[in-house]
Amino acid sequence: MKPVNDNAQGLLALRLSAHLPFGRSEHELLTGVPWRTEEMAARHAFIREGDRPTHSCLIVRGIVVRSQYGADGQRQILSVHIPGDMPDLQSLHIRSMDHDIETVSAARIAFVTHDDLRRLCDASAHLAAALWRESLIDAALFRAAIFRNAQLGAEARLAHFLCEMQLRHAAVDLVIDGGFDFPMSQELIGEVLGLTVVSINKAAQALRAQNLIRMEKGRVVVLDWDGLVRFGQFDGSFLHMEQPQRPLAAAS
Amino acid sequence: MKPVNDNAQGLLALRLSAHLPFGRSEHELLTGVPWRTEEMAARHAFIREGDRPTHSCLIVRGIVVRSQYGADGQRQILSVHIPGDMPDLQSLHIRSMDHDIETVSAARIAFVTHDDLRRLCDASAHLAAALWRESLIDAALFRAAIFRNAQLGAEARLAHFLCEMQLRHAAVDLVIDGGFDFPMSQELIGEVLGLTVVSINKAAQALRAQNLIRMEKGRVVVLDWDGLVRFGQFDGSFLHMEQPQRPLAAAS
DNA sequence: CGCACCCTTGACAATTGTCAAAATGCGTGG
DNA sequence: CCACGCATTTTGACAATTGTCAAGGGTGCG
Repeated sequence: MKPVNDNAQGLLALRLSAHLPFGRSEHELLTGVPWRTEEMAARHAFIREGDRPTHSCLIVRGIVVRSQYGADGQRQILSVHIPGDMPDLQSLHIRSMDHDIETVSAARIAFVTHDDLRRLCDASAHLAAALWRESLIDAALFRAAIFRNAQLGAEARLAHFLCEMQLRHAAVDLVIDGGFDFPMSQELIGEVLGLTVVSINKAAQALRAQNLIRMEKGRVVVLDWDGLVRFGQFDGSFLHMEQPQRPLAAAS
Repeated sequence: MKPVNDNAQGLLALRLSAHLPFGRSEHELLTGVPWRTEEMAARHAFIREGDRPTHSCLIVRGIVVRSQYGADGQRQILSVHIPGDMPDLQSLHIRSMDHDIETVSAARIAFVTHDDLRRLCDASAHLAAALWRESLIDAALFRAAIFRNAQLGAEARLAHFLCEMQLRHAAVDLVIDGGFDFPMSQELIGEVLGLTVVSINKAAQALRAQNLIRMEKGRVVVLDWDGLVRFGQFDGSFLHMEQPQRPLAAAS
């Protein structure tokens, strides 16, 4: 297991080829695309509702969230994105953004122009399908969120969310010693799960009390994967990974 | 305003060309695809979690919902689909279904093979993009549902949902006399909004009391579009229609 | 040192769920 | 045509969950 690739081409190629392994020509097309990488501060909304982006982005390092605002300013976080994700692929085919995208922690984000992506898709229906698939997985995350927020109580909701995070981090080799770095405050997690800080805090304590997780500032460790899965009624199949439904758990 | 097209090719061509108008060759490709149409009874789950479909479907008549089940059998409806929608386009690129698709009312559903769709996409990157776009709109509906269910109280939630339904029905000319046929029971609406029948019932009464809607069995009429929009904090831009953000309201 | 920011805790309020039962409407068969 | 049964809508009393408000404590950083 090498450390995670922190170069945009590599990350993307790895990701796309995971499900539809492709040939040399596609690989060359992919690595030929120019990326512009940018370092960003925490809490920076770099795409806003109403924007008409000309680029899509790929997260290389850090955490990024999509959010939508209500009439009286309440924020709902629609999804949480980690390295390897392309959270605004949709802007390739939908002109205008219907939500914001912003960093949580400091982050490194790579940008590619829509024109380049379109060239890629025109040149290879195979690559187009792979990118399309990525956007479909994104939709699957949304479905899971709808289920979670509507059907689970506060504690199970948090458990479900942490299961998802653990699995997605594992998929990009970001699970180390049974856990992952996670710079979201409880307040932010509340905005993901549709709960207040207070409820998140109590839920977190409940999960800790049952020895399911450890949750310190900036880091989450899953102590009992099976238990957490059961508790959160988590069924990871919506992530549609070929791989290890089960993250190499076991904390020290 | 003609009556809605009830032929699959026509519906799809209309839908796809709305945003990316395309040429004669694409039109021919599209109309060359063979569809198999099927009449279905109400409450029939014709695609199930775990299935690996070889076809995608288009709703010609009737209402269809996606649903996912929790550990103890509770159902969450993830989205509601009306004529013109292709609710399982994703199965084209994601092998295994992570949810069920079932009819609410009796429905006419048209099926097309994945192979045919893939041929279409290979033949025209333009058509591929149009189909991709459809799946992205689907994702936008999910986002709206996440926002709605987490941020709005019961009454506003119902208002928001009805706004969405009105607009989507309007987009396929299914708004007649200011309303649309809607065979979902309050129980089912509850499963969409993450509320119980009791809450839906009370919310419906509240909206009726304010003269925002009429809601009889099998039919919804929007009496005061602007009021309903305000009440439900509804912003229809997530539907990404070019057209009339405002459905030809006005009931008799 | 002091200021943010975050986590934690407690008392109380508000919303929604649960349970139960009555009322309404619709289709079917007698 | 009417009666019956079934699904759906409606209502009310009560319980449970979560939100709100407020305050205290910890930690890191300038």
